[in-house]
Amino acid sequence: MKNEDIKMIPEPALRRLPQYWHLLRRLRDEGVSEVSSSRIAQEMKFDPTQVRKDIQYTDIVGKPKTGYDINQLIKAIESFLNWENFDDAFLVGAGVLGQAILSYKAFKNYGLNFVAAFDISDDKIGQKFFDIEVLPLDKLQNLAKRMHVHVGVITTPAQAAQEVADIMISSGIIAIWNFAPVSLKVPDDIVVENIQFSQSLAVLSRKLASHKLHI
Amino acid sequence: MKNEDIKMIPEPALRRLPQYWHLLRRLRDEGVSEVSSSRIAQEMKFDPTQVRKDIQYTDIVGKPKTGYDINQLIKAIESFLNWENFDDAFLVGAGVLGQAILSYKAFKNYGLNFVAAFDISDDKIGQKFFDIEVLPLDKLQNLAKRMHVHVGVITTPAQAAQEVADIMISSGIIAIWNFAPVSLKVPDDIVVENIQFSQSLAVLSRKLASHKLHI
DNA sequence: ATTGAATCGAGAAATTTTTACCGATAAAAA
DNA sequence: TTTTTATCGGTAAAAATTTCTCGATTCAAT
Repeated sequence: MKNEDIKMIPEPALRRLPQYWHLLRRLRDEGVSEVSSSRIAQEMKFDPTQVRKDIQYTDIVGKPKTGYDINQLIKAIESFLNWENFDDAFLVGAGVLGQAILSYKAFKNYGLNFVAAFDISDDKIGQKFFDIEVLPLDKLQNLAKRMHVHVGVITTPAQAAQEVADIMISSGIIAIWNFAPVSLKVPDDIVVENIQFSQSLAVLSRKLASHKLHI
Repeated sequence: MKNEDIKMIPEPALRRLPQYWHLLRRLRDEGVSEVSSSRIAQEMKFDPTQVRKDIQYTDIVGKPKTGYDINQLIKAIESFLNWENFDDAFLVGAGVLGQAILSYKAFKNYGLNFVAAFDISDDKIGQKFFDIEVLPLDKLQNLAKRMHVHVGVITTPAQAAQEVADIMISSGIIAIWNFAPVSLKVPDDIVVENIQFSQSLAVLSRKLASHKLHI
């Protein structure tokens, strides 16, 4: 049961699309109305052909000599990433990181709509962070089912993450965005995306170590 | 002036190493003392050969039948990632995200040591978050030079990021970890690593959209 | 001591991703 | 109107990354 219906895209290309999107929004704010792959490539230090290829996944067509209509392109990326359709989401782990996520208004742009947060600590329960109320974790299951929430974000410490994932899955959540540094064990039909600071930091560390040798 | 001295590693492999590291630490805590590539692969749903290849970059050797000594392997990864040598770092942007970063004790494991935070807002300046004092941004330049800080973390809003980067660079900072959704313009000899939530979220969105078609 | 099972590590093959090339085309300039 | 310039998009080549194959090695069981 592979994905035959949805256009496949290499993950590296997929990760570049949001970067284009941010750039395009900025350019649009600056009054730009058409943009070429070369322009984008130059701004981001990418290869122009690569930019064109990435853009082609969104099914938009450009014009020779001028490039792409910037509004069209922004919309095409949003549509490709499914950022037009909102997903309600629960967040578990209302610590500082969880609060940072809840505070980040831009998720609205990305089609993610937080409807509640959960925690096990009495310090947190009952508080409101950025208009989102923190509820006791044991309320998650009922609420997820009642509200048909299918997306969960885990911002707990590592030790708690697997248990939280299990609860989420048993509550009907099918997509998990995991900030905890663990590789969650989930059934095949559950979607997980990990975002771990240590991965990115490893890249920085190595670049820096390599750089230091060449001063 | 390419990197001939330092062993090159594909970035995807580099990003997997911290994941192994987290798993290994957990296994060690559970009493495991030797671990095979197949075991690691199984836990993380990777390919065993891939795990072996990744591990080979750290120059550690395993034994047939049993695999790798877990302590040796953990140390080898830390050493490869240069997580043994501490880098002092400044953080700019003491908002909720910045605070979340400052609160994250695990960075000590990753060789990152925050020594000060900076902001332009009077609300923030003078406060202390998790033992790190928030100073006015215009103090950054002098302090960076005086303290020989070479790593900067940007957790400001997007609009401020480029300006902050410029200040950092003029202050002698050579490595920037950028959480703002902009592609910074920096000289060739400055190291930048971007970590953007929207990239990871794009992957989740697409997986989810694709998943929904196959229920 | 011999056999069997599991794994490493080296090299080769397959796959994926990036980059190069080039004809066609739209806009601007002559 | 004709020429020049810049860019798209399709195809092909190159490079990077993952996966496969297999002999050699270690440990455990017989």
